[in-house]
Amino acid sequence: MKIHSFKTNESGLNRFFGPLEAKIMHILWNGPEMAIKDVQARLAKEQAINFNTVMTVMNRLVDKGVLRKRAEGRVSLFQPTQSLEQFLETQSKELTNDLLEEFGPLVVNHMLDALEEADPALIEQLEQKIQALKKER
Amino acid sequence: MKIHSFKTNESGLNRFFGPLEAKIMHILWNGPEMAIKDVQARLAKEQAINFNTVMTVMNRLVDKGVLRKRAEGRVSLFQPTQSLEQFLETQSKELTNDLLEEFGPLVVNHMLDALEEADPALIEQLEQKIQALKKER
DNA sequence: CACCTCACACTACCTATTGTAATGTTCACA
DNA sequence: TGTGAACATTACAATAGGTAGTGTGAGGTG
Repeated sequence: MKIHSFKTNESGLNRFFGPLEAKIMHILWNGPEMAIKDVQARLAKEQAINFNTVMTVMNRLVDKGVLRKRAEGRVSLFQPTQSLEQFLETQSKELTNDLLEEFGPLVVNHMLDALEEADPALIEQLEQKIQALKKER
Repeated sequence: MKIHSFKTNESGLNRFFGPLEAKIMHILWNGPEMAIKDVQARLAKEQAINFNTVMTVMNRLVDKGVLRKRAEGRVSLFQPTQSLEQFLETQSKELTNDLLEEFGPLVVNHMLDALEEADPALIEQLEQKIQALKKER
């Protein structure tokens, strides 16, 4: 199993995960290796939640390859397989490739349109990269 | 209802639609306004398919806003609300905005990395746009 | 006028994904 | 040796999408 959909009507981690999954990933990315009950405790601060619910979802995240499970005596400790940075890097790269593959030149224009209104610094950065690219040839 | 997910493990229209939905949209985008039985006839060339199945899915596409339904006497005629070009334009724009919103500078680099290996013409195009942008300022 | 057919509506079931949680099992330790 | 904590197993609800049976209504034809 893997992540195979990017939700356009959500934001942040919810674009890649269900709401509970996203909360769990958020916790694991902002803390050390944890046992289920630790995660449950964090979640319970906002809203009471059943231990088994957390366990089921965490095991599904293991199946998806985004969490790693390690037995430490009786308890299982969980940890993301990638850092948040790596994860976003991977996802944005995949999405970007998919987009270019699917839409080619179209996205380049959108990209610039968006940049135009957004961030002058990004445009500068873009130009630098282009110059660098041209020199290589 | 609307389209709210982009599938990374599919390609073409299947990135936005289910497999049957995608086939139906493909048919409607490559032909004139059609009745259900017309669409069914096209689909049946490859694989027998129930009339009601086609009807249900087409009505769901109307609910999603991608098809328009028009009564012509007893029969309903269906037609995409947008041309394929418009649809792809809309979708790629939304995705591009989402991506920039979510990942900012990260995607700019991916974009260039991808372009580097892919298409020199796109880079040229990009540079033109940047030059145009700079002059405006 | 009666009836039959066809297009459509309504409803339901199946699979997959995600959230939820009860029940069952195992094993360390008190 | 019995209890509890942690895990496994199982299952149910909701939503999306594919599939299809049954119901309804309106028109044409005998």
